[in-house]
Amino acid sequence: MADATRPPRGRKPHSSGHPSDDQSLTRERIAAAAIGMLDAKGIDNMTMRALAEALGSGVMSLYWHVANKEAVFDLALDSVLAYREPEGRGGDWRGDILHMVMDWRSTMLRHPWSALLLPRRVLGPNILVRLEHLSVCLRQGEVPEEYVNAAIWSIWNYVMGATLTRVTFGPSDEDRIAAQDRLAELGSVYPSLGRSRLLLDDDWDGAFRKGLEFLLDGIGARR
Amino acid sequence: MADATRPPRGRKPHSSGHPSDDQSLTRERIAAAAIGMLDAKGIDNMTMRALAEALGSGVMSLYWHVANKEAVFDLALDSVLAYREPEGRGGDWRGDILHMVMDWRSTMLRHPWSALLLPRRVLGPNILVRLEHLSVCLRQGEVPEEYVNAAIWSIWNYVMGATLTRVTFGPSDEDRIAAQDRLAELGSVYPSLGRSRLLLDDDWDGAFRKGLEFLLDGIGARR
DNA sequence: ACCTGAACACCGTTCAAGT
DNA sequence: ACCTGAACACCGTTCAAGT
Repeated sequence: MADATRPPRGRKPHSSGHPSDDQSLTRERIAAAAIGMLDAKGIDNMTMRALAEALGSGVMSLYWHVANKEAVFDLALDSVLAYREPEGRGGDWRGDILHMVMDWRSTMLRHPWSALLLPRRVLGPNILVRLEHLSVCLRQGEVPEEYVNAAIWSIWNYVMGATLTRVTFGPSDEDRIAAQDRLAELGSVYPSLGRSRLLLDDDWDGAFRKGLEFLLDGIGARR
Repeated sequence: MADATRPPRGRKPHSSGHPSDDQSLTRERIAAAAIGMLDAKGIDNMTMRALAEALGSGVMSLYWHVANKEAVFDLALDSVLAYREPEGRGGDWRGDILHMVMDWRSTMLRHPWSALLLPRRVLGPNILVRLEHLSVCLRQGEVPEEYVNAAIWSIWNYVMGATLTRVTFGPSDEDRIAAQDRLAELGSVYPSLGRSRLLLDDDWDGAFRKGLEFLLDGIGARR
């Protein structure tokens, strides 16, 4: 993927001097407006035209600051994923990972569109900071070198799948009812699923944590 | 004495003669054409107009058989995810799960669009068969009841995240080069990531298996 | 029951032009 | 350097109508 976080034409950061008139378009204003619009209206309603209107500019003005719509997504996505490590990081590699991952998940659930976007356009600097942190913690925990990358990717995969599923499947009442109906006939066709009431279980937070602990246990067992 | 001039236009359920003659639209034909088009041209180029053209019909004819474009996706997705358990299923719960999950992944990688679609539109009958199988295996393995659902979802999440990432991030050379460039500056900003060359590691199959084993180990430890 | 074209209400983006 | 409207090449789907 092209580095869409870089402006298409050279653009100097807002120079000091005169107080910035809040009318002028900047990448920062575009990113902020995009985030607001994505949060409020969802990913499908985030159109370039709507974004321009929210910013009080013509549609095509955006394209001076931004290569295309994907670049807007990248901008919004990256600025939402920032993470700063907490101060008191003692040698507890497992706790540190757990903290970062929990924060990662809740950040994405606060901006549901980010879960849809992240697995499509990887590699923003802020998400790399999280992966770096993961890498450091694993080595601190003395996970053998040959397992470090696999461990990072496994956590990535897990977080990605969990947030995506949570976002698309969880909150809708419509889905809830469909699941109910399905479960009625489920008993005969899917007896084991029916017994555990998998589709009615709505303890998302608990399930997420349990699964993460399966993973960390398996990783920890390699030491 | 049959009317020899009459065109073989009779609509028989199972025509013995000319398969080329069934021009009529069915959900099955629509699903098959959609799968072919998705495989060949990718998800973004699967338009209702193109689909209709491939089927030799008008665009709006599709809407008699199908509610909308999403229904076409659901149809294609479900028919691709079928799974039949292998015959020789001995008491090896771990091996059975591993087999099903590996098949699941390779099926989705054969139809990359399915990885994009599945986490958005859950609950097709064929994918439920896979989840049911998972459920049965876990109980067979005597995983405690309170962990069964979490175990199922954790495997779901893992497979979902892994295939999605593989599909969107993996195959592109463009991405490969971007990762290279990024890694160059990475050494100073992300030392730990740089050391393990995470973004250059292309042993996707190995990483997937390792991660799955972390998970199964963690689950197995609950017994 | 099944199929159709015209038309509507949108998209993202190119382009030539303005300041 | 920054912004703009008009226009292009598309979309999915509604509708009224055909057989």
